[in-house]
Amino acid sequence: MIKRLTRKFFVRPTLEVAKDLLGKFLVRKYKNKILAGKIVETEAYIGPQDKASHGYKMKRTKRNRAEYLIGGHVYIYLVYGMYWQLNISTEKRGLPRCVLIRALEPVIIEENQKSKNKKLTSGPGKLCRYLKLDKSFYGEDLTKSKRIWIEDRGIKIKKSEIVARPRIGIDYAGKYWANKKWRFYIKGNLFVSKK
DNA sequence: GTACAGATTGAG
DNA sequence: TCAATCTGTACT
Repeated sequence: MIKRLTRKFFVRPTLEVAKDLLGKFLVRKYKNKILAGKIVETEAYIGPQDKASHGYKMKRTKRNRAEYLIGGHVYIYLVYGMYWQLNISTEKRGLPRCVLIRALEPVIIEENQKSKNKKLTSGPGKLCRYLKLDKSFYGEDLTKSKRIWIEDRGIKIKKSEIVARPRIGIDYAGKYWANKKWRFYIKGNLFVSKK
């Protein structure tokens, strides 16, 4: 059973969406080919109270406006001048909340190639490069787009398989927010980003 | 206008 | 351990 995730899936509490995205498939159509990967690691950013969120205190800039869209839209931006970060907006319009996709497990894959493919998608910057994502996807609607969407292929991740840990690279937000366990990944999965 | 640092990565 | 290199923000 394969079905595309609808608006309803994304318009729910951000922490639930972040956990439920584990085991779903991110699908990208590129030059008539399908690139897909199972989502194995996510992080939740919950503005306006979350100090690590770009929408802290409802801050709005040209770059982060997509974070305020209703759940199911792409919020993609450049960090460190070279890497794209793929986020998906959540909840209702006007709230700066989103889920960062941190790692995928590529679908293609012969078993003996696993170690080689690992470095393709085991990090937020790498998976965007792998899926050929860039600014042209800014604000794309995942429930309607013909070139990127998310599918439920019937895989169910048990609660006992989900690990919750502090988010990565946000020490600037202070101990309180940096220690929140809003990073989720599938226990034991090889493609989860390192650290 | 200038200075600075960030939701990262890979090389040394 | 550090450089690569773009963008928003906080200054001058």
